[in-house]
Amino acid sequence: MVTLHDVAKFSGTSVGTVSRVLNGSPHVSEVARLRVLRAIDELNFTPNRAAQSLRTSRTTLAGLIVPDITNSFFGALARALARELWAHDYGLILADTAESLEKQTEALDALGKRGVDGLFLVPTTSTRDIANPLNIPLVTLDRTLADLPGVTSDNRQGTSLAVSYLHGWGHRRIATIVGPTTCSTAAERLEGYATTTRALGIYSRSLIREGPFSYAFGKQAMEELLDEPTRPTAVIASNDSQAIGALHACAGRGLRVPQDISICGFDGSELASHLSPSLTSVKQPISTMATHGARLMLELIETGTAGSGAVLLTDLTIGESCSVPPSH
Amino acid sequence: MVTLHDVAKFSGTSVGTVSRVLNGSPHVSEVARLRVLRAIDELNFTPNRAAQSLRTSRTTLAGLIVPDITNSFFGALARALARELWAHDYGLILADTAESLEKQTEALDALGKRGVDGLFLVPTTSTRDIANPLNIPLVTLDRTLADLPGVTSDNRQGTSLAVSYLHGWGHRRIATIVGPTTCSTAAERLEGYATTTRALGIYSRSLIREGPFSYAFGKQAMEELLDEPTRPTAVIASNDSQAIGALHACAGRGLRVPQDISICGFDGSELASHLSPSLTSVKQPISTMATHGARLMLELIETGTAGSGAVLLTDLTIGESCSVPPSH
DNA sequence: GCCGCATTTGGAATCGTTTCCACGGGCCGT
DNA sequence: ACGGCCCGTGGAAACGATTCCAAATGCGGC
Repeated sequence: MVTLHDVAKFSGTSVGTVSRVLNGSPHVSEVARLRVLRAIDELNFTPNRAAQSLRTSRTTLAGLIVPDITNSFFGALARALARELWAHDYGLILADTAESLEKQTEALDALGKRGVDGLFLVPTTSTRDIANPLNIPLVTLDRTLADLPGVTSDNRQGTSLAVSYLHGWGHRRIATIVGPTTCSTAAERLEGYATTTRALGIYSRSLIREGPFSYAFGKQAMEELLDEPTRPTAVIASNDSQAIGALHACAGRGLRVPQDISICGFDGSELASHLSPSLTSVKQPISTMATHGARLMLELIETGTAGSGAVLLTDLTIGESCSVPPSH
Repeated sequence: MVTLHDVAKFSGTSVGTVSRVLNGSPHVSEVARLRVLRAIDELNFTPNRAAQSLRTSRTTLAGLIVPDITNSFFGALARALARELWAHDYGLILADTAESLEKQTEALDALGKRGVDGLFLVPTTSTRDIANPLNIPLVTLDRTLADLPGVTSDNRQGTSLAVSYLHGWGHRRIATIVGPTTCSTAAERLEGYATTTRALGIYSRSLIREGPFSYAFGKQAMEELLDEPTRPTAVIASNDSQAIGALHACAGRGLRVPQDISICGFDGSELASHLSPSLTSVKQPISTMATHGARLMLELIETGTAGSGAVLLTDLTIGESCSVPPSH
């Protein structure tokens, strides 16, 4: 392994000077800088991270804890985040909790002990009993947690958008299938739904179903809704899995989408656009989320001061699954 | 930060002894071991990874390079691998190449420079022009690459299984939509298809379409196949995205699946089982792949000797998308 | 009772970087 | 012309672990 010392010897300078060049210190003459750079190139020198870490107590490593990396939404988030961090010479260590709070705690602890410089967390639930292991910069993504800095979508605005869109088609009985409200995103989506339907005078408690973010629950909830005395003409789900479940529940009852009932998803996954009918869905700005998150984190690491986080506006991806309500 | 020194002082021993306890050296008296353990516990000591790395030149960090982490297949692989490695106290750094060979090379280089102890690679193409950066243990997953040790599914057996299954239903014109054959998995799947159809005497060159592992190509290829003078009665795709594309191409032509045509996927993603009709698909043993891969890697790191890799048998997940061919 | 061997222990060197301190030399102002 | 400054540089200490070497201890055999 070629070290700073070798570079110093080769370039006829000292380790101090080489290090200064490496770190872009201004206190180095142009001629020395060039000789050092040449030597670095010649010897194909790469600084030893372990030694740097030991000296500076920074690892240029961040951790990402997600509840389910097989979900393409989190996959896309991880990809964007990793790319952003690479660009700043940070590595990203992945941990998947499978929606288990216990595993989340373990991951937090393990990553903390490993000495990552910062931790991105998509919390399983929004209850604030997590221990910030070693006072490491912590940034939440997608789902918020207490007063931690984080980047999230404007979930209220998202469902509001969906409600307005459906209302615009003429729907009046708009139901919602919502995720577990222990999770901030689900709670906010429900809130946006409630606020907007109330404002439009079409709110009804009986049109709300709360449960897991899963295909199975989407299906079950949809079946319940279809059993209501006056069935809804449109449904807004809290993610695309639920929406697909709902879609299939309708298919199972012989209902056509969107002729008989309209369905709107949440996430805007690529998958959803490949269904038939393709899903109309509230689309979250995943890569912006990653970019902002990374920026926030780097700021937090470098300066120690918390930027305030961000709430990103969502968009509606128009598919074929929403249309006018059936005439009655 | 509490160090070895502090522990030594607290326990009335020396750094040497503490280190020996930490590393399970046998040359430590029972009484000393207990005092040290007690001190470690009391002071809540955690060894500093950077210092360990510097001294031992091992980072207990591995890298994973995948072509597309938003694909739930690779998501599942990453999750299983991460879990397995955590259990052995290794962290996993994620890199996503978005199927770009250039990004793959960059990632290989960056992870090498970062000093990971080993590298898991799902290569974008199987052409062997990648440079193993610093002679780091390299294990391929899913897709093979030259003579590198790796773990893969038995893709020939997989398609063979699918062909036999469809043949058993009575199908004789069985087509295949295959991934890019620069990729080993696609090449092998094609091979298994060709071998088995030939053995059954139903091979026909005109029933093969090769292209990207994408929804779009699946759809396009299916449309081409449907335009053939004598259309196939069954199709085997090379992954689930292609299969869904094929499904939609059929739907677009008013063909019912499986009454008019049978479709079989490859991967066995959860998504596929949620379609209607649910997809019959060749299922790969993802977590076994991760377990074997991790085992291989750890062996390679500890002993330097390459285990031979493994080829894992696949299974068929029966869905609703395959049935008897239409009577003619 | 003493010598020697085996077992445990303490302490120092080492890994490769960053950073601080001290020194030498050129330049400016008086 | 001389004193003070500032800039560039070399060298050494420090980060916190592992590991080697030598010393100390205890034990059995003669």
